[in-house]
Amino acid sequence: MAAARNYHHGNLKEAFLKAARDLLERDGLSGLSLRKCAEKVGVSHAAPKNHFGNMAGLLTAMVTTGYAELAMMMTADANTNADRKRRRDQALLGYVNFAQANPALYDLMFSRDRLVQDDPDLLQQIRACFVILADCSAELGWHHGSLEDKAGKGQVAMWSLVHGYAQLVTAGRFKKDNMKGLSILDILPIIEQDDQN
Amino acid sequence: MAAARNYHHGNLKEAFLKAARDLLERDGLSGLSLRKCAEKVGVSHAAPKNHFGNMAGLLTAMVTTGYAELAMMMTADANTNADRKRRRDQALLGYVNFAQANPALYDLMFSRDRLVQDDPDLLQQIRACFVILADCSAELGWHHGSLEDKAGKGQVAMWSLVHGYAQLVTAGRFKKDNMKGLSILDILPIIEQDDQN
DNA sequence: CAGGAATATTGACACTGTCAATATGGGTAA
DNA sequence: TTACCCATATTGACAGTGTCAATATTCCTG
Repeated sequence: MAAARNYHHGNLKEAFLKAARDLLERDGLSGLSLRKCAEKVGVSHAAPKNHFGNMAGLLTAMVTTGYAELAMMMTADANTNADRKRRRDQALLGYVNFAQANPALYDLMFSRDRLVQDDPDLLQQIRACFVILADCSAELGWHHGSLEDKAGKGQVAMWSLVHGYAQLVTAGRFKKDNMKGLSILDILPIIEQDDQN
Repeated sequence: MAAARNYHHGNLKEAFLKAARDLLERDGLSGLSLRKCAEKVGVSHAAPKNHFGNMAGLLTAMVTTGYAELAMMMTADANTNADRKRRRDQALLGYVNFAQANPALYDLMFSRDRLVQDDPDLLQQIRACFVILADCSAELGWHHGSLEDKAGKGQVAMWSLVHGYAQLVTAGRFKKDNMKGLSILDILPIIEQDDQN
């Protein structure tokens, strides 16, 4: 029973997720196929059907784990005794680091194509990430508006800035000399107005 | 010669681009295929090869026209006698309007997959768009740093914010009550510090 | 009017996701 | 232990895909 590993692989689902992720980052989304994953894992071409249903199911599962990892990257040192501002900076750095370490997966995580958009697990992980980001924006100050209005603007600004920065960096859009060395923490003070209100 | 339109369609290249764009927005990138385009236009399945080479060529051509349209959306009222600040606001509104009107194409425009990234025409159109955006950021002020440093930060912040906002809006990520009514112009003042320097 | 160049078609090939039918083996109840 | 159910994996088939070589048609220029 130890050598005969033909049937009942054991943890085939996780093996598929790992193989798919390797192929995704190596060959891009267009170079990823169920059959290549199956061959890489060493099973037949229809094996993924039992675990993911179809290609959209596999991609959705990958993206869901991606959001979970993104949340972990943002909260890696949440338990340290650093002050709130420093923890917020570390969260944003973790966000960008995740995107740079997994550029193809990060792109897929914000695609409206090929994913099961209403998957409950996916929606939960997305919400968890955005709650963390909302906390990051909680200390920003602005000139006008009610508290709720300010919170909304802050969250929209924070998510837009960090997502846009992460995607443009991984896409290689910041290549000019006066840009390519700027980290998200260099940009963040621009939307932070600590001398107001 | 008027009725016999079998060979030498005349403007098959543009007909392909239009058909491909319709299919892209209707069925998503995964629902777009060369053969569907050919059928829609009414030619054989290998006809695209003469005009685009392969699928990447077609997608690159589509994206290139997308950047050209994006630039037009941003400079639609560049010749009006409105002041600079108002023209800048209109440019940013045009940017977001383009993304919302062409969400699938907009996503593709920022993909590192399936495109000919070093296509000269594509690079030129991208540069033209980012020059316009750099102009938009030219009036922003910041606390510290040299002029060049400030310009770099401003451009990175401006591109990140508007791109992130556009993509998150089209992806439907801003759905909470205190967010979904916020336009890019509501968010922009956050990175604009007109009381400094 | 001849012939080359541009453009379009046809047929083929390997590869893809998906599905139905079948095979295997683990776990459980008798 | 034994019999059986069910989760899991395989096989084979099918339509659809991009791509290419070979061929056909038409335009245009000399």
